[in-house]
Amino acid sequence: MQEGNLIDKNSVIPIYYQLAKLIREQIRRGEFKPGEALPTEIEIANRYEISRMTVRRSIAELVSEGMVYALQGKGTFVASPKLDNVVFELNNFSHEMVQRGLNYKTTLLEAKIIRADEELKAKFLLKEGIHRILHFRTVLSAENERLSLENKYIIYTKSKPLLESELNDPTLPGLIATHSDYVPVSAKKVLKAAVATNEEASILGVSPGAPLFLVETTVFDPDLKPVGWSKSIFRGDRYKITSHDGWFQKE
Amino acid sequence: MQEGNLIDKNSVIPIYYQLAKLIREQIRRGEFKPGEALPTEIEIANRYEISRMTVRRSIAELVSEGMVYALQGKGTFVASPKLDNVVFELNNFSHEMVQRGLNYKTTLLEAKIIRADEELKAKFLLKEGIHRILHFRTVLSAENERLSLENKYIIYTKSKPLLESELNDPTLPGLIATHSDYVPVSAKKVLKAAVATNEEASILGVSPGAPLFLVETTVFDPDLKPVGWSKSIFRGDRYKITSHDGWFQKE
DNA sequence: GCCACAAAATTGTATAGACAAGCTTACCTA
DNA sequence: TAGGTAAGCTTGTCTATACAATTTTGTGGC
Repeated sequence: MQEGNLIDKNSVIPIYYQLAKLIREQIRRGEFKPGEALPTEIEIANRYEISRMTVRRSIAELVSEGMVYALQGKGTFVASPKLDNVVFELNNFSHEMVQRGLNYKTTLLEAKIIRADEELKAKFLLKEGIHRILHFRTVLSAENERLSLENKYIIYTKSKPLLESELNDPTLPGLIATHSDYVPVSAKKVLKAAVATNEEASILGVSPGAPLFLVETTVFDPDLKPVGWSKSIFRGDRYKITSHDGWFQKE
Repeated sequence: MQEGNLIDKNSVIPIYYQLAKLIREQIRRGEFKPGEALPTEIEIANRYEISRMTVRRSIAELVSEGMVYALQGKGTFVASPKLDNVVFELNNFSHEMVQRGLNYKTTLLEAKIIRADEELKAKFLLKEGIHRILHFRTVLSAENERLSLENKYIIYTKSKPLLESELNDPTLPGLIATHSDYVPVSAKKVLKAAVATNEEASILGVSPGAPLFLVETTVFDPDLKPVGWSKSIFRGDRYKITSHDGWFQKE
């Protein structure tokens, strides 16, 4: 009945944290839509019987996440999750998607067992002979826009059926843990600049020759044996990499 | 010698902002060194005769900037400058060239003073009016092969002649220190994928549409005012970025 | 000396209140 | 009617206080 129940004032979890999470979920569920104003700080404080300063702390979290913005004298508003002009951090894709309240999904294009060719044998340091490789091909998209194309390869040593979750969102370490006898513990990534081939362009919905990031990931087991490999491309107009050097004076 | 004078409680500038700036400068000057503890919140509050909550707000700013970190029950400590990461490697490629015993050189294409256009005014947060910008355009090459093209822009406030060393190998912080009244202390880099324009292709000796890395660097003074900016391109067939990481060790 | 426990120190969370700053609305006056 | 002003919302800043959570320090007993 009372929404106040959603905040547990006696929990070890701080109230401001609970409230931030609550509002985040409400925005994600569409209870507050982009451009709309949140209830005023005083309203929220009264509703949950907490102090205005605590409400402000929660909202400050959401502001720093870019989920809402506050205008003095007017109110606090839900930020627009439009994809236009948004460029994602390459490493925190899903994290950022959640923060921005965007819908994203992975689409499975292909999942099949193939025989290792010479290139794959070289990648996995396999001896001559027949080796089975599990190949996944997925597309990552957000708000109905395709953003990246991923090809994952792992050494297939366990004949287990594919899991439902793997069809939705396969991860390289997850696939290795499930379908091979190896244990993934570390990874090496190589990032290159590339341009879209005709096939890649048509899959991602960009022009042939458009800029791309190409990321090759190799996953190793504890003995540094390569047990998984992926080659993914990311739309250059949707991804960027940022870094911040120290504030200090070098000497 | 009252340090309290450094905070103007009647200024329109918020106290927490003044204090954050003050501590930032003290850290930069080395009055508080990495690993050392700041004075306790209560000490700072007493020293400047402000409330502890206001001190906490200032420190929260510095924490979010990654400059300090707080440990409950222990204190607040100056963080060590983080030497991230991939872009750093890319930028120090010339250094790597030396290590590999390769001949490399920078060639100055242009060095001139221009009037800030709208884009540069926006980058440097300049008000309307006339602002002089010093523009350097250089090419980095190794073994007679051109590898990257750099455009550097700084706010030109000192009319000093160019130094010999600057013509050979200008660096953004160096140019700022010599030709402006600002002190460069930190930098933010953004890396994108791009393709070569006709002009860029002819300068670098690649085909138009060839893959490139594009690196935009913004250099800040202690107040986080942008005082230098560069836009550089690197041949995609000559550069790559590698990293090791453990994304599956996270819980 | 060493351990156990208490006390102190320090950051973390939460509250209530006061006033400032910016925006909107309504009302009053010319 | 038009314009200006005042009132009143809403967010922004700041204070003073209280207590919790965590670490360090000190003390007493053995």
